[in-house]
Amino acid sequence: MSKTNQDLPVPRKRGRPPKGGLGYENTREALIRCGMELLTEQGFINTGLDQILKKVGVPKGSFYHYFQNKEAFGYVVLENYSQYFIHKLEKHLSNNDLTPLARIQSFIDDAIQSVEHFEFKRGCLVGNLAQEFGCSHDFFKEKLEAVFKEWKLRIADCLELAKAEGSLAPEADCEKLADFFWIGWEGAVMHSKLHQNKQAMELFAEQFFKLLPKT
Amino acid sequence: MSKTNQDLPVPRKRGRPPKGGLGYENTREALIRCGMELLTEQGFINTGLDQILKKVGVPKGSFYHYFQNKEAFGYVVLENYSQYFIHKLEKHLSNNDLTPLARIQSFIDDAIQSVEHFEFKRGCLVGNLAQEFGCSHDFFKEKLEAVFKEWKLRIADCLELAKAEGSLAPEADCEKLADFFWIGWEGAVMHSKLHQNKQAMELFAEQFFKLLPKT
DNA sequence: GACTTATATAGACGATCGGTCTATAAATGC
DNA sequence: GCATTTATAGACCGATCGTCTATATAAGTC
Repeated sequence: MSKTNQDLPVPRKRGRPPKGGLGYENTREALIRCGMELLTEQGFINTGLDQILKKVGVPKGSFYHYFQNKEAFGYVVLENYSQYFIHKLEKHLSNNDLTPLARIQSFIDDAIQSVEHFEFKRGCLVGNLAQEFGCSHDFFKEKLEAVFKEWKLRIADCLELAKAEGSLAPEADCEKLADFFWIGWEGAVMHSKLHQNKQAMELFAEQFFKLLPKT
Repeated sequence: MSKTNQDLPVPRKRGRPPKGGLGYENTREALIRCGMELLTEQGFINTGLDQILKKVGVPKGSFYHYFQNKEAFGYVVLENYSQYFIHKLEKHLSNNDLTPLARIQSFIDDAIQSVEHFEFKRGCLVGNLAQEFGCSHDFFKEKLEAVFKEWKLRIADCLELAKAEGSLAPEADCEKLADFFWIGWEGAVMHSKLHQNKQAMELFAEQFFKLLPKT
């Protein structure tokens, strides 16, 4: 994700795009990227299609060429966000230059820096959607649960590594701790967004590491 | 808050209410109570006035007699929720039959039972509004921050008691721990609502107590 | 007890906005 | 050249918020 969207300069032509051109993916991905921005900032319901379309410079009719409806769009954005996030997570958690626990800290630092960079306007898309749809919406519910499961797995694995390596006590329940991590993390992101500072995220991270049973 | 709303039986009469009657508070409070229900379940934006009015059996014209607009209504609902919640909190945290730490556990048990009773459909109104308005809305932002501050204070005081009493180590930073508590708690409520079970809330509570530096 | 004022309900109405649908334009392919 | 594919263009419909006027009932006034 780049700093700001430089999507406007694209003067879309009306008909079928020329062969070599990547017209389709171009527009579609611009919509998804913009969706990630706005949904992360404002949530799903609160973000109108018009706002997205205006920002990307795409007329309404185009939108429904690329997506079935707003819901389907949201699902794709969520999927993309999830992919992006897992990629980020794995980048840190598989960094062999660091000890397993330091890798988690490295991810946290990155996340804090990112949130800071966006002036605490962006929260977590998964958290947003979870709160907006929560139970009520089975379609999203299952996907959201699956995403959290993926995230949890990654942290749990990393904690297992720490255990094997000896920096985490053998009696530690890595699954539980990983669950705990994401539960608290979501709360921390929400608080940071509300208070417009990184204090909550830092505080949670600090306490989380304090909680880990060391050898 | 009662289990279900028994608001419908009230057959509102049209004109000025009789002197002794509490017509005003009656309708107004029914609206607020219903607002607490629905905003806690669905969030602010997602809940239409019409839905509230239909459920309480009040026509639109009445609503704008009691409240300036939807936003002002939301603010009043938030204020009421906050009051209700602080009352609940204080009930537990000032229970002299229990040790300070047991009082916090007592509050947690109550909250879990409550969420369970509502079949995990209700989240935390403050969390909902924080995520919906977050930064973007100064009016709510300040109120939400104030509410969290109040909640934090109560827990911090209780932890101080525990420290004085000797069940909490003297080096414990009660403010930090109280902050941490609410950060994680919000995340736990969100997760419980998403997964439709109390696991997240229980897990967070368990780990929180494990984290406290004991003597 | 008639007239005015205060309190509240009743619901039609308009402006706005989100989401859907049909029409149009441009390039391709046979 | 004509059908097909791919994308844009924007009209349209319905829902929602908030306002407005009308109505009903009680209270106050003399």
